[in-house]
Amino acid sequence: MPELPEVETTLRGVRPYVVGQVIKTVVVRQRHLRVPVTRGLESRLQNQVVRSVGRRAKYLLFQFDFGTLSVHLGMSGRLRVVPVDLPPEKHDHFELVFEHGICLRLRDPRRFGQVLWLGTRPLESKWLKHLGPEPLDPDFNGDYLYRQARSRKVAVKNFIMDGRIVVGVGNIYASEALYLAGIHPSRAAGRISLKRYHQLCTSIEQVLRAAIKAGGTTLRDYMSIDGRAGYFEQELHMYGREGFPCPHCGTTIKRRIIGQRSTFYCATCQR
DNA sequence: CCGGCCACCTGCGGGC
DNA sequence: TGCCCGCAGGTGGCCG
Repeated sequence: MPELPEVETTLRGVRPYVVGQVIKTVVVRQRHLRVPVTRGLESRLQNQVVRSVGRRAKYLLFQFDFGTLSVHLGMSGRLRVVPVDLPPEKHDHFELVFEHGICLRLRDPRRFGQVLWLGTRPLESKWLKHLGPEPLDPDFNGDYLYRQARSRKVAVKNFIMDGRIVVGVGNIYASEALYLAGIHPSRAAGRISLKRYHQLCTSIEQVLRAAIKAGGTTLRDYMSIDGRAGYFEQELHMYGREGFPCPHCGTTIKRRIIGQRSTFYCATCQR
């Protein structure tokens, strides 16, 4: 579900409600997410203060005095701020209940999410240590991508979706960025020029910034934190548009499976 | 090291 | 109506 813009939207929505607040209780209704929820969170977090909320890749990081809790939304997770007396519904697996009467509730029908205690050095944990640069950071640039791509035979779409190369480019924005850069998604990563990698970098930044500004993309079940829908879906050029004309040249948009995921592209504009 | 594939899980829409 | 199929935004792990 959520790609980076949705996670960023969630982060910004949640932050003002939880930073500086004291946890009264932790509720785990379903421990069996893709990775089992860390045991003992209930006692570890009771009476603790959320000092800050951040993000690394698509992992939300809640910092406490003695460590960091990470929450990953997987494919179908949503994190919402609700009044403590709002009854939980099906798939409401986890929540932080605060003393000031609100609660941070995780709903995740497919249970691909994660709720993990990462200790005092979260960036060195097995979940975060291998991750590449953030796509909106200055050290992510065309030179870097080009260097990483040397002698790589993977399709460029798989390449930019590999978190060891760069984080935060999910299935929707991979198709969008490659369209904006005019690069065919199945082209081998090692057979793209430096110049085109500069363009791809710019396109990735551009599409992610625009999506964050719009509050993320809404497909089926994503709503931003206060319940309003994201508005980026109407700005998608390729994703989910098989059979429609390319907005640039009119060629019929194609869909094919690359890396086991649906991929949308214009065979005329993308080479 | 690299590329390819699988698994984890529920829900929804379309076709018959 | 109801069943079956294919589809869905992520990512760690395994195999050759």
